[in-house]
Amino acid sequence: MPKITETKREERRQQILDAALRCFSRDGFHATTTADIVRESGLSQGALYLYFATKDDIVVALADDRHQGEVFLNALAKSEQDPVQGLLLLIELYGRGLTDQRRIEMRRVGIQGWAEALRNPRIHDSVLQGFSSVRAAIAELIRRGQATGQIRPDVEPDAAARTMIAVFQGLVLQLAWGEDMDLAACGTLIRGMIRNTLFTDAVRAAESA
Amino acid sequence: MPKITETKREERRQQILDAALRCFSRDGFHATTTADIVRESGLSQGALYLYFATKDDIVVALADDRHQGEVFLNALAKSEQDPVQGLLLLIELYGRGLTDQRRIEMRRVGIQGWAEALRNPRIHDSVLQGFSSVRAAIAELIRRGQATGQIRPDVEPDAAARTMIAVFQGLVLQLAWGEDMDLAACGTLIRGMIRNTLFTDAVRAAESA
Amino acid sequence: MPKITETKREERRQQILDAALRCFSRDGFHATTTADIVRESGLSQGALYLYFATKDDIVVALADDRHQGEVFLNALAKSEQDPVQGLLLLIELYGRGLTDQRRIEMRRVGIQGWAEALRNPRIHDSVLQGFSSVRAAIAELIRRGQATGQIRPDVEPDAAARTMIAVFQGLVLQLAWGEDMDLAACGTLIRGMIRNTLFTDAVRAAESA
Amino acid sequence: MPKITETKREERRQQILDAALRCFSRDGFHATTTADIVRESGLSQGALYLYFATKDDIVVALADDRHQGEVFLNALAKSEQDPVQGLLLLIELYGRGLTDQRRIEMRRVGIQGWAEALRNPRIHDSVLQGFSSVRAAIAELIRRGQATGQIRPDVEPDAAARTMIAVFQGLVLQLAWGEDMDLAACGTLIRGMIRNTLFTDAVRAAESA
DNA sequence: TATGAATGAGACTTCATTCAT
DNA sequence: AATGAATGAAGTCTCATTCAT
Repeated sequence: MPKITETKREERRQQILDAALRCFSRDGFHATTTADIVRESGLSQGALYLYFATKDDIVVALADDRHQGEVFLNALAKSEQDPVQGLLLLIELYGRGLTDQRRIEMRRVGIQGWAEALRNPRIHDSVLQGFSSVRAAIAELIRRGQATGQIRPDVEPDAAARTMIAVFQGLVLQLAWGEDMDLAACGTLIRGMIRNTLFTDAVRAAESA
Repeated sequence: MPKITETKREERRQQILDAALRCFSRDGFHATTTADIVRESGLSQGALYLYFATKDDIVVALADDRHQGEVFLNALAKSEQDPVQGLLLLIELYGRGLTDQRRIEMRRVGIQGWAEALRNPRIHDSVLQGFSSVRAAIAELIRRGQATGQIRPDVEPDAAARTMIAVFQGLVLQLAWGEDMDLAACGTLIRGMIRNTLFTDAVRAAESA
Repeated sequence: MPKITETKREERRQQILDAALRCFSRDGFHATTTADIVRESGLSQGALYLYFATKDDIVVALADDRHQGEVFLNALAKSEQDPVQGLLLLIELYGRGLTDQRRIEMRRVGIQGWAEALRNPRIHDSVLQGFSSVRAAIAELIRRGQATGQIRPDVEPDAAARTMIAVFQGLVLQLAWGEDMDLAACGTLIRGMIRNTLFTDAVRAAESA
Repeated sequence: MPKITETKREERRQQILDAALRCFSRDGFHATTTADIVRESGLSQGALYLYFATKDDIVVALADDRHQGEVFLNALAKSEQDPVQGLLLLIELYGRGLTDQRRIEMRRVGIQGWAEALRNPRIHDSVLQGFSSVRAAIAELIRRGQATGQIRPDVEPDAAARTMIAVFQGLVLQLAWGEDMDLAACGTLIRGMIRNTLFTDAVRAAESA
């Protein structure tokens, strides 16, 4: 029976992860020292190791945490009765996420995770798991749309899902670089691309109406 | 007055960069030690510092090197008389580059450069310079296409350019992660998106013919 | 006024010492952490410090504990009327102790104490006190034997005592190393050496009879 | 081709081992820090790791070094034509070694090696190898002595060798503890024991003559 | 120019001990 | 008395960079 409650424990853990997120966002995984995280979190050097066995575990925990949001969005989209509306909802939500100022740090760390995934197997697994769940959710929506005749049958669901995600990945990257871009115009363009390329003429006609 | 010829010097420099590329691709910038590069290059520890003042300079030099190819592609696309053909050529060339097995290491290092650009100003400048030149080249083609009436006037050239690049960035990333994907299907989809969304009906009709 | 009885307190203390003995035997003093002892004893980290002020005190307490057995053996030997029989009894008892499987851990820790005594004054005092008491007991027996004419007068009691103890120290060491040795043969040899070198011809003749 | 000669390299290595010996003798293996060794050796922290991969390697190297002398003594004893003279020579040499003031530190470290051998397999192997070679050399001398009729046939060579070594181990220990002992008396006693117990009457008679 | 040994600051992690509950 | 979370000093080892040869 732990002396501190599970809630308190989770709170401390989050405190460390928050501090780490800020540090990693600013300096990157490797240039961030455990001392930095300690300083940022207000805990002691030793306390860090009561919650995470190694610095690497903190990185992995952050990568794993990122899935939570994605899982939620996927579930939301899948719950839509109409697959086409589900797709548009997903685009809408991810697009809105792009501009959320509170997630700047998460996105910056996410990008570092992409790079880290190339050489750190644990990060690779974590990042790929998140990616795959989104890809599968989108592909599933597309398949359902094809079944209902709303989405063109010649569209390859998996390739389309990957391509859609790719656009967002690229935009996340460009935004993180501090590029001053017209996100609204990009959004319009992307929605146009999806409509023009995935949806059948009947759906497009109905939408215009 | 250097005792070795400029040619010889450039040769050594390249030898170091080649070794660094292999190391960085395998282990990342930070996990690669100068000793690793020395071992991989066959030079001596001291020799490294005759050609690069710091390890960071090697990273920057590699980032700068990456532009060479992009500059060439952009020039090629711009030299096309017909902007629509120029755009399609660019897509074709970049798409082909995706599958070039000889550039696996460069792409892996490139992704690390994306992340590094978030915190290292010199890398940021280098990466952004390359990115901006491509973006400008594409936007310019789009503007020319709008002038000739081949590309829809409501398309925002810069946003479109960014979005097109974003797709490729995302695909590069997914490929580097080792994903087994149907690149041909992605290519078809992307070309379809471009045609459906950027080109005017007249151009699309002419193409179909 | 302590809330727990003195008996209970002593019980806990012994519980810690037992755990420490197992840990020290396995890993040595220095590689054993207080956390190891806590884990092995089933107590809590804080409880340890209710019974011992420092880790060092545990080591010292274990060293002190070792004397108990020796004190008993010495007393037993001294109580013998016949010094020669006392000597032989001592050899017999110590020799039997060598093969006692229940004391493997004590012997291993004892050897570590020998080394620790070289640098830790408290251990030095503890170990030396135990050693000296045995040495004095043996020397005393020898002196008594010389007084009765059973032991050769040219034997130096203290040197003989040290030498006898030395043999056992060496054998303890070799045994602890896991050496597979013929202890019976060693015993025969040692008894032979004692007889041949310490005892007068009269005693030897009497024994043979 | 190393820049520094093999001689110079060996010199530095020895410089570190000498410093380590002093530190280990004074503070023990575990209480000695690499910083201590660095300070004592006059080298830099990094230099240490050019010659030894880990602190543990230094400990092992010191343990291994100890064999050199033993190998020499064994060879010397074996080269004796007369096994009995060989045995007495060995006792003489080891006994003299006991009082060599220059080897105080080596003996102190050696004792720590005994303890360390109980838990560190590399040290165990190193220490046991040294021990075994001496034991084998003595047992071989005894066997040769039995073949020539100089040593009693009922003596178990291996047990006798172990017992002889045991005496020296115990005396080394007692000396290291700082005990003020009459080594000459011990020597006389030991020689007496060997003569009285191992040698046949013929040999003893010849010696007395 | 070229070598590679040397440097030393600093990183991660452990652990004896304390203290609020 | 008892708990176990918290502390922070200290230890081992790495590595970018320098410098004598």
